Amino acid sequence: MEYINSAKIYKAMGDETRLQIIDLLSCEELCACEILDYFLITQSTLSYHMKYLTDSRIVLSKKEGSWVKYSLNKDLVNELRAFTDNIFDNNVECICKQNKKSFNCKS
Amino acid sequence: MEYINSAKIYKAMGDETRLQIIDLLSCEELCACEILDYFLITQSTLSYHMKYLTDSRIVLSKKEGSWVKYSLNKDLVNELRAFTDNIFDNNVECICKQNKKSFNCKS
DNA sequence: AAAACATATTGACATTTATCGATGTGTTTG
DNA sequence: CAAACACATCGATAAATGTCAATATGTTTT
Repeated sequence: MEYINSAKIYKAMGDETRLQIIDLLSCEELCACEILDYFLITQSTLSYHMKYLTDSRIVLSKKEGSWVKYSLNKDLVNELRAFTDNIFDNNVECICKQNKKSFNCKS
Repeated sequence: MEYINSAKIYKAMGDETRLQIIDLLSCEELCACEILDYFLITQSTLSYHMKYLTDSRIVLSKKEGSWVKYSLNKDLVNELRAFTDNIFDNNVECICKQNKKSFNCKS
């Protein structure tokens, strides 16, 4: 996993509502209207959050008739866990072992 | 840890530059000017990011003479790890076991 | 076919974010 | 003390975010 991908996932997790949605989906696959039952937000706001989550790929969606079933992307969760461990622990792959001034190079 | 606190930390981690700063700090305590050496951003932008990180408490700072030494808050990292495991895994504490319409209650 | 349901999209809006240059504040060094 | 250094803050700005009401689209039910 790259910094850019994981940053996108963390960003998706950086909102209380979306974090709670992930928590719900870790237990079972749910459709949007079931998720909506847990929150005091409008349907359009939920739709916005679900798109944000699926764009980051941490949540998967599949259409079933009139419903859209959302589920947690367990494979990506495991990749993220591994990446997070690397970030938080002192390890040989850390960017501090690379050359300086090498990040965010716009040229 | 509460949803609100962890969401704040994830939000802080939801930016590529800040994620790389965390990676650097997982190896060693650094002052701002040392961190700056790794990036092509201005000093004021770095200062903004360091404030964002310390506000979330994932990074700690202490003044040493003219320098400010930044370090990773390892205790909070461990709390976050535990919280993240709870979020991602099906567990009895999940909010799906609670009453519906109980989140984001504005009243 | 019409009504009801599930979800997405659009337009609007206030707020937050990321970024910079310029400036301010405190510390160290010549 | 004056200059240099380390860092924070301010003002400005463009872009992204989170939210809603209204509307559109597709599916199911009657």
